[in-house]
Amino acid sequence: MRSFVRKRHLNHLQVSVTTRTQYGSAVEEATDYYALLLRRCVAEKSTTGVRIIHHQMKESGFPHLTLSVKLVDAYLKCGSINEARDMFDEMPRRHIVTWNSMISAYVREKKSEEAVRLYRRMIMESVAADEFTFSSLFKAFSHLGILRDGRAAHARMVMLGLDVQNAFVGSALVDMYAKLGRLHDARAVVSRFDKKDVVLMTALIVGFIQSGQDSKALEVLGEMSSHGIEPNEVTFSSLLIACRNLKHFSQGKAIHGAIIRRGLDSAKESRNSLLSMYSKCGLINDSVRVFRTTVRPNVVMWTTMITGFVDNGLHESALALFRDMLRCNSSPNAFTLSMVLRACSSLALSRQGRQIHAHCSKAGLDTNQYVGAALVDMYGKCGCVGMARLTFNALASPDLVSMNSMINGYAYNGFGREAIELFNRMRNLGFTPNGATFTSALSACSNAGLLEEGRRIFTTLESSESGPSVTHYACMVDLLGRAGRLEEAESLIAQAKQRDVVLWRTLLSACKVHGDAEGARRAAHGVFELDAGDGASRVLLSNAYAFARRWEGVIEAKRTMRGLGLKEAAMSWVEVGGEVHAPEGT
DNA sequence: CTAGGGTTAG
Repeated sequence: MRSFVRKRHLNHLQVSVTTRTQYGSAVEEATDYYALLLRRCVAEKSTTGVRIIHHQMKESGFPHLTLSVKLVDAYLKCGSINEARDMFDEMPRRHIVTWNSMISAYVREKKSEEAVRLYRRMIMESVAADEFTFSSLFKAFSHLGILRDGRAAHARMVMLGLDVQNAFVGSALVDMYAKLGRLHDARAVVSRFDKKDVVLMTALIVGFIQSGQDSKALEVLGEMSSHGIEPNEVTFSSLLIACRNLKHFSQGKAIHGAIIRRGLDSAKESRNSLLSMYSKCGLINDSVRVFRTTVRPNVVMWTTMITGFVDNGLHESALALFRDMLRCNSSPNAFTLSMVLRACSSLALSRQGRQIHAHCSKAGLDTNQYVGAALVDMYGKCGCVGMARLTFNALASPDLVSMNSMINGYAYNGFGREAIELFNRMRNLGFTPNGATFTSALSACSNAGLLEEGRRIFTTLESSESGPSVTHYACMVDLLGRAGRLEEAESLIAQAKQRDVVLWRTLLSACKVHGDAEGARRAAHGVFELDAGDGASRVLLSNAYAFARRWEGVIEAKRTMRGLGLKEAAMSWVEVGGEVHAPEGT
């Protein structure tokens, strides 16, 4: 075994170190030996090896500071952050590098609070932080979303007289300010920088994208060329994301060209951005072309392509590609599975959905928050409420989206009471319903005829932060309409701030159901006023007049149609009280 | 011996 070989080496080494130190010489040489072995442990990711060296160093009474630094680093590189920390805490004296190693490791491991805690301890123990410390620290504040402390750290760094032109510090600062939404400060850092480089500028681009200012991100490209800074594959990849968000495919194609010209098109990440850009712009064939020319697609690339098919309504292709992916022995991740499940939802394919559920369980991802929600949604849309419930109950800590999926699953399948029950329980658990939640809850009331419950929910919605959207008004009009509260529904439409034909159409069908001819005529007018150019809305109007048996109105409507050259519409048959009549003048 | 920007999802 490898570890046996290593142990023998170490025993041999121990002898040599103790004898040599006995003579009071060659300490440095011993350090070099240890360092050599540590490098080997790191290469093999052997925490055990590091532990043995750590132990022997202590046994041999050989507490060398440089070696301690290397040991902590070796623990970290083997992924044993806790053991590194134990050693860190035991050390009587600590080199600044060790502080920095620990802090950066915590940031890497997304344990930024601990990184900040160590920074505070540095201040308390009067240890002078350096540029390395701050470049990690800014990232920590950006993760934690604490602007105040990030700013304070920035000030402190300047106060300590550290190099503000350090490239690493600069990009970390830009990144921090940008990710905390302070694009103005990020800009200021960039403009104060004497030797701007590609990373600094890319950080700014990414910052703009993440705060939703995609066109500003694209403008940075011009700024770069005026400073003579060459974009690289990371820059291009980010710019493509901006193009995708803006659905600016001509710009995206131009960037694709630039990537090819510079020979940067083999980078997986820029290919993924490229693929995603084309898909989101509806250019699925271009996506497929990029995908097909990729030698060994990684999971992300498979997933992006599958997502592209789903986004473009090609659900069967998405499922077929998923099968290809499995055939190529590529393991789907949570992103892949939630996307494939969405394809099943759209196609209402419960058999395939169940098979994919098995994949999720096999990968241990069936309780992942994205996958879990997608599973609940899939079962709901496939009409398997029982399975939806089982999957939902299996989630350790259901989040808002999975609850929405469950509520929607109930509503969709006519379990109004259960939907409302979950809606109420969710609020008691302290969740704030979002727009989707209200839509599901209101449609549940509508399907189950729960008028009063729906009214209560709508009142809650009105006092919520975002307020009711058109969809919510439509649900409510539907609910009131089905309950025969036609006048109330009509006044609700008047009350809605947004004008939308959907509202009038919903009212119109309710009026027809309840035989309210005058109401139907007014609703048809509502549609007509918002959609006057549309021949179909004129037909609707003439039908509504016919329904109300106001023939002069029908004739008037038909005449206007003819006048507008809408021959087909004018000649269309008229629906009167469910019966169809020949058009005027035939 | 420690530090910077990027890919897919509800």
